[in-house]
Amino acid sequence: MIRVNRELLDYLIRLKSSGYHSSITEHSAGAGEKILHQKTHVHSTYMIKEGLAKCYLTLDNGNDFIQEFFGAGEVFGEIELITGDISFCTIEALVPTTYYKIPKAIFGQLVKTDATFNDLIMRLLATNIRYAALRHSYNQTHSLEENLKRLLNEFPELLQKISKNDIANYLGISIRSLNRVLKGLNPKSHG
Amino acid sequence: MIRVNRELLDYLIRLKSSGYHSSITEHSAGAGEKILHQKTHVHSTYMIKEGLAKCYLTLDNGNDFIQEFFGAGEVFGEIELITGDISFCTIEALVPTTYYKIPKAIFGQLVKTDATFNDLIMRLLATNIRYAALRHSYNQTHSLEENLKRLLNEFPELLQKISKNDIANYLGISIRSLNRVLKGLNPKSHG
DNA sequence: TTCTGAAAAGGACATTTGTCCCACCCTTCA
DNA sequence: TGAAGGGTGGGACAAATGTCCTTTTCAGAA
Repeated sequence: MIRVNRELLDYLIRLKSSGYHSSITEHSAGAGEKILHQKTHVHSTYMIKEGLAKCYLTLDNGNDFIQEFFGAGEVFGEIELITGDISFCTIEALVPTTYYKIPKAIFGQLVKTDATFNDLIMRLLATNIRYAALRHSYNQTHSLEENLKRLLNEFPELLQKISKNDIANYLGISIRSLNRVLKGLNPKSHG
Repeated sequence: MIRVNRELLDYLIRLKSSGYHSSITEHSAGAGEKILHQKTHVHSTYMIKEGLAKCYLTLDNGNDFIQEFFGAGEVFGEIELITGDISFCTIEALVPTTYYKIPKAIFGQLVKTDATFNDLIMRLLATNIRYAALRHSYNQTHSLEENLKRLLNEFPELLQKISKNDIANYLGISIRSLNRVLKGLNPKSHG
């Protein structure tokens, strides 16, 4: 759900302060601002320093499907630099967010010459595959009510931090269904 | 759906014939035989040489969800070797299948010392993330009929090669729904 | 204050999907 | 031969989910 990766963030900060001061740059985005656009060429890998962003795909039928919410240390753009394809998702800040930007050349150089960085990226990719597989499997084989319970259990602050619309798009359901199930979970709450 | 990776298969075959003859071993599995069991420790990475296998997760509620069907060149077990976790899915041959087995130590050594191998594995992981993200997004945001049409369009030989049960578990639906939609797509076929 | 738009909440109805059940056709095996 | 089991196909009904629409709330702009 809201994922973080302190280890990688710490490593990047160390890199930046030791030889990559000018090549790894820091930026910021306001709430609602898109950091990376779907179906565009990608020239850098990014890492969230502070804040919250959603990573989502817009499908051919106009629906959005949210892959993940990114917190501190989460990386995006790395897939595209590795495969050479255009971006397959959009990254949009949900709150004022700061992030690091690693140009393609620097990223490629680090992957090739820095064994620790190479290993961290490889673990990142492997971890993401496992996480996504488990999430999607669970979502496909359980009822909406079970999925929502699991989510609220894992992130009790969910409803405070993320809009109903985004939660619905994360679960791949309509807002109406989400409201229905939420009411079912907590039928007596009047406010 | 049924994925293949000729490039990686060719590279592995070249490795085996040039110094890794005894460390990269060849094995076979009969139809229905499990090559890798979910929730067990993994000591090797595997690659399909010839045949067809399903990669699926068994959830806490007993449902199976099929992640992918693996054809020649597809790799599994690499995620577990990289993250150190136990396996999160089961690999089961659907037809008589042959595969290569790369022990953990050899895999780790190749990743560290063989830049080409490292790059191939990194591309493999990145490609798989992208592929899975697109697939799951499409499935979540489209109707069953659209999902099935897309699948049949991409793999016309689907119904001949894979059982209804497996197709249903791949789409995350019941067999009943699958039959209903299949009939809707082709109402006049009597056989 | 008043207006406006976005987010939230939910009623009513249609559609989709699941569950349960039964039947048919195979192949295998006793 | 006949019983058993797996895969397949589909009827009937229940449950889940989507669509459409209306209302409410609330924050910000005028």
